[in-house]
Amino acid sequence: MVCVKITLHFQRKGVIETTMPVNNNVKELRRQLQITQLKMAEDLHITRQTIIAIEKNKYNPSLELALKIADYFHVPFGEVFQLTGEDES
Amino acid sequence: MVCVKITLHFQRKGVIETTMPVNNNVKELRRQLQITQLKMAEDLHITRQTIIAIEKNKYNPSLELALKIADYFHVPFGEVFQLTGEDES
DNA sequence: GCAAAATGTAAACATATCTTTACATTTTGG
DNA sequence: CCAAAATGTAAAGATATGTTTACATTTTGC
Repeated sequence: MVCVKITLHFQRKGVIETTMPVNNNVKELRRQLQITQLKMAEDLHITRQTIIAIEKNKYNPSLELALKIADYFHVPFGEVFQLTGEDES
Repeated sequence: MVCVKITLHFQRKGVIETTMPVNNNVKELRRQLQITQLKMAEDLHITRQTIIAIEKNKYNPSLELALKIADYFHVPFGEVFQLTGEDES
């Protein structure tokens, strides 16, 4: 037996800027390394849209992607991602 | 105008054990502190199901929850979550 | 100042994360 | 041993994350 769900979704609106509980320094770190969004996306095997969304705080990366990003920049995790209201200790 | 999507979803089967690219030490750290799943869930304002799913590697926590969990245990992020094939340096 | 490169917007689609509810099984302590 | 506590399974619903495609706008370099 195959089980199926049917859902109605209201679409994410590009305009909405939600205040994220997670800060990230992806844009700054990427610029320090003089890397374009396109190159970074290709290196990480994701799309440029995902980089944009993260840099513009449309949404947070998954845990897996976040770990790969910190690795990519060769910095400790806390230097890239922090809960808002926290220092990177 | 309201935009709506209709999707068919194949449901996640509880049985399936996907090999996650992310390791976590939530169960070990929780046990070291002698904390039950229920107390931890309440403290973090999530459900016990979510704790179970993470401990049993059904799925990874979101980045936000992962950061909160590391905070909760008072340990560096890398001591709780690592990419598979990586040490916690 | 112009073309190319880089960055941004939009929207639909696909999948992953998290909740809720309801039981079932295992572990713990008296 | 037995009840209570802790842990586990299951499944459907809701929302967040990530991809794809197609353009629009801004920045860079010559």
